[in-house]
Amino acid sequence: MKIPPVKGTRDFYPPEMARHNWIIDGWRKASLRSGFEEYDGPIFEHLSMYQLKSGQEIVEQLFSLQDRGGRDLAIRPEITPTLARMVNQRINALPRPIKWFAVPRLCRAERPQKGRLREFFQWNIDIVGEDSGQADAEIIFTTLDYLRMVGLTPRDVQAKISSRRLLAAVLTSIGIPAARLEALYAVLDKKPKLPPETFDALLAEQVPDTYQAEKIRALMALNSIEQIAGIVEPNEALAQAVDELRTVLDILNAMGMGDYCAFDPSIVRGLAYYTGVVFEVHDIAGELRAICGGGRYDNLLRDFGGPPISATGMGMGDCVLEILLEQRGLLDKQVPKRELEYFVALADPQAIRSVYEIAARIRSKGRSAGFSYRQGGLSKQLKEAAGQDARICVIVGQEYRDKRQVVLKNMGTGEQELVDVEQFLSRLGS
RNA sequence: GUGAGAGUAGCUCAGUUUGGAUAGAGCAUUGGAUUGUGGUUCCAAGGGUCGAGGGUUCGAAUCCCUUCUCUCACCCCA
Repeated sequence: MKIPPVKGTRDFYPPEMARHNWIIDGWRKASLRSGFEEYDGPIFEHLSMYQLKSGQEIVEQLFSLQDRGGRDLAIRPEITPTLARMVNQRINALPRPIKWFAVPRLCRAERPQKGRLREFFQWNIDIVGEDSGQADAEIIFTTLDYLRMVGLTPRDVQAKISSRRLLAAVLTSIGIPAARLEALYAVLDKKPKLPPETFDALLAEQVPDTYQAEKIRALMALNSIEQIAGIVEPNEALAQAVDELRTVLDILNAMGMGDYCAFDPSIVRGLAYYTGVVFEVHDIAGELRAICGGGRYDNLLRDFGGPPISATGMGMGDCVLEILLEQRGLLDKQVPKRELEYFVALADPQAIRSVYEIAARIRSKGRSAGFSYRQGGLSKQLKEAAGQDARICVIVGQEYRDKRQVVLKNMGTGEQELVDVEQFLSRLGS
């Protein structure tokens, strides 16, 4: 009986594993060079941890299980609650700011489609305990630093940045009641995906007042925060929100990321826990779903039973990223090829023991070495070596028995040299 | 949960319109040409429940019904 793979999962055969590892290595490098430390938690948690701050729909998209003690558990669909739990547990002992990153494997029982699977990896970076826009700018910088490092340019991707505080301040000042903001956010969030008439119709449902609706349309059309003054009267809350966002954009400019960044008021982000700066990175063509998203969530630690400490972060899944990198031809030329440094070939059937010995001694020097498990001519062995992408073949033949010499054949150039085996091995270093 | 499309070799596909004999090709794999020199080339081999079940028929990959799976889009997107 054949057992199929589970829906929405991937098998990583060696070529896919090489790509995957290259992506994750890049995430780690970008994190570490911006001063983030790696952490991780368990792959399952108490179900109640995800019920705490999430809606019913989201709980239905969890893979949940009961352990033998009857405890309700769930495979993690995100790592931010785990981060909140871990930070809260040691909040008084951790030096701040807390800059942590993780590359968790996550599961969500959603319907799979392009760029979205049921099991995936997600790069997370978070800064806890820093209120200023410097932290938001660091998160966005680190994200863009990675994307730039793998070869994506401002012609490929753009960080669209906005602020929930700013949105709230504008909407409140034109007379939208605070209780209606949440529902309105959902409409604004959809704007880029909808034709203008459809958006207008949805907006009219939420905001029947044509004056207010007109103001909102004007707000959504802005592409610079300076233009906000032209839409609404200044006030304290608005000035603060504008100032915070301007700080973030200024820092990103100073760090050389200005070309990647744009103010975009249609960025709202789905879930309720965002409180301040929010951002998403999209492919310029807009063909794919968001590459990553993040923002400030100042209430989350408190909501998980900790003190009121601010936080800001970002999550980037591997699925959309890999599709984009493949599209741009950035994978094949950058993912390291499989490579075997030495292949020990046998040209003297009586010397098979020397092949084992030499291969083992090369390995003991920290270099990779292989040899053929089959009996066959030298021609066969070289073919096998080529198949394994060996760089150099060490040919053990008659000269070895006579004078302890082997032939080193460079498989790239075809050049050969006859060398003393002890000299060759000592050249390899410790 | 809703809608559309697709299932034939490990992969990419032809064959289905108009039913016909042992279901094909390229790539990949394995062996040989080649017992001290690889990549190229040439020859050969292995590999199939034509997604599954039922029906029509002398005869079904092909027509009909049911079902499963996958993909894409919608909903949602932490």
